[in-house]
Amino acid sequence: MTSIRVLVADDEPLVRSGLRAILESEPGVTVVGEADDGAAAVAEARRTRPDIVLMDVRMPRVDGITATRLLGQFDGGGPAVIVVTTFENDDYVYDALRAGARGFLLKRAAADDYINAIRTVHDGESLLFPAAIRRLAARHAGPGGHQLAEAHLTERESEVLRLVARGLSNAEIAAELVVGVETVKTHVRNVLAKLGARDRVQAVIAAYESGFIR
Amino acid sequence: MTSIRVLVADDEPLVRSGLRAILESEPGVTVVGEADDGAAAVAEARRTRPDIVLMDVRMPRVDGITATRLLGQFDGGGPAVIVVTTFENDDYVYDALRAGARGFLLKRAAADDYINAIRTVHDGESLLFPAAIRRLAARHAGPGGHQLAEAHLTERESEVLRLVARGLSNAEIAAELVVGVETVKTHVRNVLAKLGARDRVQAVIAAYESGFIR
DNA sequence: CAGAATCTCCCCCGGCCGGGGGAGCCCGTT
DNA sequence: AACGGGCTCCCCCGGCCGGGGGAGATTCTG
Repeated sequence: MTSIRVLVADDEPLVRSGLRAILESEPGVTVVGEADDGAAAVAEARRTRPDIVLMDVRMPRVDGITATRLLGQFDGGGPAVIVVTTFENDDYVYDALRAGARGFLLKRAAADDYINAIRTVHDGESLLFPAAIRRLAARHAGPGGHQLAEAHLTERESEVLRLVARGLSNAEIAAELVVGVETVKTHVRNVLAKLGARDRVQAVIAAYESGFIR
Repeated sequence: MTSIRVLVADDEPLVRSGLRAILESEPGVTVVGEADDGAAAVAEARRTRPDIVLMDVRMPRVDGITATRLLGQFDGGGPAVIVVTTFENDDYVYDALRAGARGFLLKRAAADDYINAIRTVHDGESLLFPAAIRRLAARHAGPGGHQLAEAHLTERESEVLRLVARGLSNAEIAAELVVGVETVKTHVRNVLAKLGARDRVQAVIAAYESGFIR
């Protein structure tokens, strides 16, 4: 099998080398190029034909959003773009979605998160957005937007999430469903993973913002 | 100062004596009577003229909701009713509100909660509903219902709650507000107390259901 | 001036939570 | 029969959370 070709676009050299280090250490992933602004990213993409572009939002001259839109005009659709953003740069989210981004990553994400995101997007699935990000996206998109259904929770997991979103503890959920606490913990763990949530609070937020609740 | 006169209405003698024990141990609170169903509660209230009635929802013959409504027809408005319910009896909540209940308590509440609830209601303020209860009430009442404002959070506490409802950890909130983690913990602790929430999950739920968020 | 309220920070500590494993069972599909 | 997905339960463990105290500084107000 061939390696997943990744292009890294960020204006800070330190970030670029950091990402390169993370990605190169992973078998099956190759960094085929770097770019320090949006224009360079487009040029590099045209040259190196990556599968995926890790795109920083804030870059001098041509920003990441614009670059993402430009990449979408490639013949064949161009590479899949994963937008990398900080928690602060909230407003860009919806714009990035409209520009055709396939996923989001928080800059402070762990190395594994980057790897998983790249693999997920490369497999053709839509990336599970971090809960905090999805919240913002849903706000802008308005009702009828993204459903939590994308996360394809199982029936049991949905049931558990519903109870979590009612403020029940794991022990209480276990009593409610008449199963062991360990079982509940397993379900919760899976739900968190599927939603890209760090803890049950973020899961509840995602549930509300996506319309899963109500 | 005179003592707060309380009437206890519950069909289980064990619960009645338990409540009596809790309340009688508190100076300034006097249990002036007991009743084992709604009809008896109304009769006892007419006779003993309590300030407050602790009313169980489920009682034989005349239930607590009906009794609450009947008490509201007293001359002078009658006593303030605090409805005592379990987490399971969800559907009664809105009915109880409409019947004129002044507050809610979960049966599993701590002794202090009972005392505080009685004092709060007696002081004329509306009782802070437990988050889980308020959630249900808001659902039935629809938009434009109860505001979280009743909880009179301070400015800082509101700010903290907003960040909690964004899924941030205490450490992250501290960084965001440029204060110490211990400070954040204090604020969070106060918010939880004021909202009647057990943990930040329940606080977030209350924030959403009350319209504090969005 | 003396409270009251608010914001800030501190210590201690038990408990729930979340992550990482593993494993058996049932059932529908291949 | 073999496989995979879903549900169930188990162990270990570090870390954040929440509760209970206390305490100093500032500001506003009676």
